[in-house]
Amino acid sequence: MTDATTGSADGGAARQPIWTRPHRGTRGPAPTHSRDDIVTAAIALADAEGLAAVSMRAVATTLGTGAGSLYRYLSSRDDLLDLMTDRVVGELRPYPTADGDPLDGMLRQARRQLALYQRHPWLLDVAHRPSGMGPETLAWFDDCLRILAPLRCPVAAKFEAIAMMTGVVTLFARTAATAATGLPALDLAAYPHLAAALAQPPVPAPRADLFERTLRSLLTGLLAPDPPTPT
Amino acid sequence: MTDATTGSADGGAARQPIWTRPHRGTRGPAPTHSRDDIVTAAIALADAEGLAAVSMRAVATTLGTGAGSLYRYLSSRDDLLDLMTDRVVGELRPYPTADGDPLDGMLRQARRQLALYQRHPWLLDVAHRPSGMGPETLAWFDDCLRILAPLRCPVAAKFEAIAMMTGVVTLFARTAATAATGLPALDLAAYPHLAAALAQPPVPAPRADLFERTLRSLLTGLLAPDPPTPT
DNA sequence: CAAAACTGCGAACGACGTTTGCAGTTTAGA
DNA sequence: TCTAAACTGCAAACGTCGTTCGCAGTTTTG
Repeated sequence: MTDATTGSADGGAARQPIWTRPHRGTRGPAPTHSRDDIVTAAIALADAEGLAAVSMRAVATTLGTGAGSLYRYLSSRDDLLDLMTDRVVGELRPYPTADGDPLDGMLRQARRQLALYQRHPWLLDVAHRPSGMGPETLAWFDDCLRILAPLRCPVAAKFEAIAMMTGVVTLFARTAATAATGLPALDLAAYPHLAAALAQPPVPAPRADLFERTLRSLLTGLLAPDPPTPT
Repeated sequence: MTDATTGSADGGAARQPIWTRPHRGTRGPAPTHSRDDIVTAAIALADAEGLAAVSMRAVATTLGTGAGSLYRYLSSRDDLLDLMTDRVVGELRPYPTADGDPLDGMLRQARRQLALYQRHPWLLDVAHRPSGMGPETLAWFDDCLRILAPLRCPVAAKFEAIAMMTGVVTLFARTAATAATGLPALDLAAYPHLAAALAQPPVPAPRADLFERTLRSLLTGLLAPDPPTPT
């Protein structure tokens, strides 16, 4: 048997990432489905019922086929997750040719990123896998670098700033998703400061501009034109 | 059959968190193992081979028993993960009675937290579940509030700051763990700014003090005594 | 001393990701 | 044109997982 996702001319080389693997060869009947079909169905499932509902069997059932058939198009579930991620990152397009303060531009990126995470909460469960970035993710990264281009600071600092910004966005997306998972039913006698803090206000409502302020202070600190390195 | 982890006098009430559930009743033979034994074995397994290696069967085998037997002590694998997490959070003790700048105190907490994440990398895979905080986690939280006590700012701001600090620590722990997962084998022609950035320095080595600077700017911004709210 | 409440244990259940074998279909090359 | 290679879908199976269940034995309760 052969596997369409392995790549025809690939003997024993290391597994290539899904992005560069060909869809199929030239022979044989026309496939009933496509990678894009499968990814679309999987995303719909994840949006509706969470990432745990995205099982090979469930996706296949949505498409009216069997679980094993999906392996004609993908080589693993991780591949599917990679494709799903990159697909929805594509929703961050179009990238407006913003001319203005780089910091404002980055905040715009962050806001759109946060909206994306709220539109597809399963991204939080998928983002932390050490997987190669797909073309859309690379394009987004590239756009961030374009925004930061006017800044005269080390490239390493820009990479760090983008990574940290994405991280902070996921933090906000996560705390927004699991808002107030509940304080414990333990007795608070052992935690005096916590008890005092909880007795004070009825609800610790987050301030509205926290997102912007956090990111602004973070990026300002990371993108200083000259690393301070004192002494 | 009965289940020791359900709680004897619990009829149909909602499932209590593991922390408040009794270990066992008074009748019957003395148990061969204990919750602590199981947690210790599971942590050792996770430290050595990662969280994926912590299966009920593997933990049970380590203890010389069968997978089903663990359910005499725990009601689910999630319970085990909760217990593991809280146990290692206990390694953050003792909390020194530091008298000094609250910001310095928080940075100290962050450093110890980062060290904990590097000692138990599987914490990164377990931390983002919406699960109740255990007693050790609550104690740590309480200590953060103690450190922040001298600050005269809204309690909500303190909660936010602690949460964000923890989040940033996980970000650094994660990027340190998956350091340089590799740039893609795609052609970079479609990403001009990325290509330009990569052509510039051979290696984008992170600056050493990034952790401290990031947290300092973040906490300073979040813990301002008066929210700036302009206009 | 019987009943209740516990113990360990092994088998089983259902779901999962993935592999495999097979029958049928399309193309490539002689 | 015809054979062989390369593909197609599909159902069954494999191994692993978390979890449940039933049973035999042990200890406490009243």
